Amino acid sequence: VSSELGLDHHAAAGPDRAGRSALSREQIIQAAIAFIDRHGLTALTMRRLGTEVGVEAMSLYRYINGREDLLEAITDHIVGQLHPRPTNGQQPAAEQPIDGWHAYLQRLAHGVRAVARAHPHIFPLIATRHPAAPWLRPPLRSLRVVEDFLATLISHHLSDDHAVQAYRTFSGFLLGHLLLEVSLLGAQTAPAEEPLDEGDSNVPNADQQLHLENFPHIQRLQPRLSEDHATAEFEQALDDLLDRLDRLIAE
Amino acid sequence: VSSELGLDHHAAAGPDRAGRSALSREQIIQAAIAFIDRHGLTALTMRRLGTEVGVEAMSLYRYINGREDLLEAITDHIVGQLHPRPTNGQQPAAEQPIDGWHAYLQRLAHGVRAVARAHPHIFPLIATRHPAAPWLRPPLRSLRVVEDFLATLISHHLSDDHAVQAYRTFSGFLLGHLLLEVSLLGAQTAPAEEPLDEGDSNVPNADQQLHLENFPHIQRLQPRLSEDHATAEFEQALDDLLDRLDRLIAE
DNA sequence: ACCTGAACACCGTTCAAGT
DNA sequence: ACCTGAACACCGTTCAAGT
Repeated sequence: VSSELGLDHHAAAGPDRAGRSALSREQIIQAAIAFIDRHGLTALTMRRLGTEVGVEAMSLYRYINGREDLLEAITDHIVGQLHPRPTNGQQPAAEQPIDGWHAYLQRLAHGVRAVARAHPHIFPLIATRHPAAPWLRPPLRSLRVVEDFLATLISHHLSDDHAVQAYRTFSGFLLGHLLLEVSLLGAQTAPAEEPLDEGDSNVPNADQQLHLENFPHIQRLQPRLSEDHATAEFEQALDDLLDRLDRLIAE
Repeated sequence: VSSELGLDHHAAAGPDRAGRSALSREQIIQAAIAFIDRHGLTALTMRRLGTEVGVEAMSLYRYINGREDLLEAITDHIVGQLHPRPTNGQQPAAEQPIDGWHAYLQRLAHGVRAVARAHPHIFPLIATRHPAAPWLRPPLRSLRVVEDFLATLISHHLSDDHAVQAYRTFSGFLLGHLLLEVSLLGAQTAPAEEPLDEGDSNVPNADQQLHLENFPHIQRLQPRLSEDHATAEFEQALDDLLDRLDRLIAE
């Protein structure tokens, strides 16, 4: 009846009378991200995502070209949160060229790390080749960020070769370190993992004599080996990396 | 009838008259590894693995406690190929204590890297917490290797604290670097990935104006950005790491 | 225009049944 | 002792059909 009155029957967005807003690609992607953050990548299923947004799974295919496309969209969304330079709405463009590329790399590294820790289950997708530049090594899915990286270093008088080598070294360090850090964070939430059966099974679970008493050093140093110094190590490694880059472009 | 004659009706292993040897846990694990190396982790399915070894999927459950158990067995198998010190069957125990821990770490690093490159799809499982020592950070699944690492460094007069810190730094570097290197290698073989549809879809594939012409530096430097220097970078980073460790224990 | 039911070809896993 | 058929509860994805 409302269509007879000329009302916007085909409104693009906006809540229906049940209170939840109309389905949209954007909404689906955000729901998927929230779901992965809570339950891990493998738990994300088209059917579960459907019920999450209040719809049957098949309806998602109006907005998304299948699971692969969804993951790509999620990656782009996450990577879109990266801003190589601070949002220049805050201050006028005073330090726009940035005082030295050290500060730039420092800021970029911390930005990427923040994204990684916010979405540990999703981050591995960021170390994935971009469809428009699959040859990029190491693969950092944000071409925006890579372009800005190169432009910044070159604007600071680095040669093309040095800029490329700096990209290689920097992104290699960053992705490697964060991939490991994130795999630790992710292991907490993800699947059930170990069935932790203790030998009463009929299956010869390999003659695993590997209870801790066989590894005296590990056992003795357990307290120290279980400390988590992720942040300190990251800062330390980042500093070392910047030193290495200094030496690189000086030679 | 053969059982009446007292023949070994229940022979533990050995080919049946069809030519392929009788099923065993070991055989299943090796088939699984070969399959993963060829088709990737996600392609490994209980049913496919069954047909691979010439049996229905359900039969595998006589030997393996489900998919999770299988992956754990695979990891242990791969990790078992690591030998921190050279197999001392070659030479008599002449240089057994090894001439300095630099050489030891060098050898260990190359050994782990060789395993990683041989099984890029499986390697990520090695950066996973061990059931007997889930608190180990970073998580290197071979407690044998970790124990040997600590014992060696301590036998070379490093303090407990320095040994632990060396483990943290060394395994962090190693796992991080190889996780990234392996994700590059794995991306080749794995799933289909990108459906690479080019805009003719009815789904708004996000207004992605990200064809290469928008990233002039990337485009211009493409040849250099696509070079693969994995080995050279690994050696370089390893040398730098050893220097860092030297400075660490000197302070 | 948007959603769904039913269907298809797959999963992992269990269990009673075959030999 | 070892393997299998049938079954169950799940997957992703397609398509004709509903409103």
